[in-house]
Amino acid sequence: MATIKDVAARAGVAPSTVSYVLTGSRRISDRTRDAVHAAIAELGYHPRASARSLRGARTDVLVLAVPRKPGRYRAVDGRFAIEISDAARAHGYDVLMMTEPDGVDGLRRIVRSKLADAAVLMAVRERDPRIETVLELGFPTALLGHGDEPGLPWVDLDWEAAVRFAVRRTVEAGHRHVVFLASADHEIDARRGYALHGLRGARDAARETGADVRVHPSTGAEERLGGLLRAALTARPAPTAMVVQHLVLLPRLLEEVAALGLRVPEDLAVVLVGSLPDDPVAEPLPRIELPVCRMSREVVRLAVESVGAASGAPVGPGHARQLIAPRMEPDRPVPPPPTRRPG
Amino acid sequence: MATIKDVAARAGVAPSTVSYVLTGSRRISDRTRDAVHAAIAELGYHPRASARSLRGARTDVLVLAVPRKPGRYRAVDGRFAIEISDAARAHGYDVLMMTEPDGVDGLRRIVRSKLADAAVLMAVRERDPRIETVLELGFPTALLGHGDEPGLPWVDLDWEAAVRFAVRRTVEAGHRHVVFLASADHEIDARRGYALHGLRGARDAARETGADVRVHPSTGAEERLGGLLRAALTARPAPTAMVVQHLVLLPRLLEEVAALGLRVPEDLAVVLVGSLPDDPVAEPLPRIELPVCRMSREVVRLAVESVGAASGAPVGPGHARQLIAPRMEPDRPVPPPPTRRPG
DNA sequence: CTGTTAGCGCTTTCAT
DNA sequence: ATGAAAGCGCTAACAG
Repeated sequence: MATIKDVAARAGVAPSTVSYVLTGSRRISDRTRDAVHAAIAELGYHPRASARSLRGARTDVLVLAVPRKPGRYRAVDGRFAIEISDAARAHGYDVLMMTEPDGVDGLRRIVRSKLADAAVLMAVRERDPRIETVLELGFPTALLGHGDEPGLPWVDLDWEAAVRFAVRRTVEAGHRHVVFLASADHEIDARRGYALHGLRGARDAARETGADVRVHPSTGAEERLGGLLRAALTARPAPTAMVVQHLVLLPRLLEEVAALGLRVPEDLAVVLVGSLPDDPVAEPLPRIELPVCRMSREVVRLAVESVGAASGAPVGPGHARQLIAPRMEPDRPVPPPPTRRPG
Repeated sequence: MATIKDVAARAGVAPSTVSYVLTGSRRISDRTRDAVHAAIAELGYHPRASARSLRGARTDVLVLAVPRKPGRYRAVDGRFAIEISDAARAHGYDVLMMTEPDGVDGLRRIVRSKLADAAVLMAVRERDPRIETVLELGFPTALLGHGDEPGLPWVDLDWEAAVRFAVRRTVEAGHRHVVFLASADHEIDARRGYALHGLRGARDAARETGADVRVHPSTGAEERLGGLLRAALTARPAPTAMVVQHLVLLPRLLEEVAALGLRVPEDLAVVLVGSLPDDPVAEPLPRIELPVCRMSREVVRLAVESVGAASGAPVGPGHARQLIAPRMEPDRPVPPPPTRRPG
């Protein structure tokens, strides 16, 4: 395997000159540069990453902290992982996955072995222990999702506004009795930002609209979903709409609704908050999608900018927090409630 | 940041001794080892990955080649990515994602910069250009999926047997007219191994069982799915069962079936091949699941073993090919066809 | 059982 | 506009 010395010898220049041609950190005459490029092409030379990062300060790698409860897989995580990897390449970075169950240990290991220049933390929770870790290590980091932490740049869908918006649109469509199906219990217990913000949005919307908005906790246990839905949907006065943030079991949920004899949307309008783009289950329903691509691009940008900022001025808190405004898919308005009292 | 020299100084030994303690490649007295460990703990020392891999031959990183058509996301890819990352850690490896649209360029770049010790290629196709690339570069590689290539270890669900099995079980349940919905056209055009093997399985099953098995190409275009299904399900004599390998649009597919006035399973038995574990859409149906965890573990094992084998004996072709036998989920037998001729 | 030392391949002063 | 040389942090001969 060719090294920089081989290239130098072949081009009749010094190794340092080859390096300068590669990094562009010094002006080189056209003649020399051409000779070097020719030698590089002839030898099929490619600089070795480990030598670069041993010498320099950078690895051009981002570490992606994927949340991982063993045996539990969330579709959204895989999707973000791949989109983030894509986005990172656009900045010249590769992405290393960190899926250790204890994210703190995993991050420590990778940071301290200098395998990456910055981290992206997925599915951030309030009082997330990974945040303490990167702050303590002084490691450049951007967050996907946000809790209440200071000092780190983040990007998130404005879940509070999203749920508020979904509820408001539902009320505007004429619904007076609305069920809000919150994120799964275990997500709330884990203090995931999006789950907590969604809850707040529902409560705010109830106050703002004056409508009857019943906030229902949800469950990750498939077998309990049926009972939960029956209780929610058969309560009196009967709800005519359901705003759903708990999307993991959506297909099952729709089955249960059908089993209760309710047609969607004639008897019950179902509005989704935070569905994944191109999800065929979500597609026919009115919804606010999770802007996966945009969030991935933004969080990578923030992480990459933190790399530079780490050795210089701290990141300004202003533009480093991206709360993305929710947007209803325009082709799916919330259908009106059934007209029970004709005339 | 502490280096091996700092540790050595603090422990009152030579740097090499610290190295030997760390790598275990030389016997060290208990006293010395304890002193070194104490110094390591006090300084919070962690070896730098770039220095290690510059010096040694290994990076302890696997590169994962994720197939990526820009704008198209397959849920199975994200799932495998995360499971593979998990499995790799069990062998002491980290996983670097490679999502470049041109997998060949991306692999070249990563291999030649020595960022990884071995590759895992996802969603292998027949005559996959990435295979030629890793062979030409002499890079240790394991494949997820298989085409017709020689010389590289792989693991795959036996899709041919899986479809054959699903069809046979369907026929055994009493069905005489069965529709097989193949993978999407574009997957077949891309010569993905699983799509082609599935097709062969369907044809074999038709021959073996003597039943009327109608192989239907499928489509990735959501808007054409309805027409396709109508044609397939309203043909005479009417099919009473459908074996589905095209799962991306499964929810949509079930909606279309319902729209045709067919109840599942009373009017039409639906059997899935290759569904993802814990998919709530698939769960109520008889199915053969894709063993994601097992495949991930196996492909990582093969990749890791190739690292050693690269500098030594070639990988024996025997145990290096893992064709996983299909298994029906035991709790979901194929329901019988409707009894149209009572008596 | 431990220390000394060369060098992996690169970048970047310092020197011309 | 280019070279020479030091050294990033580590491992593995070689030498006691």
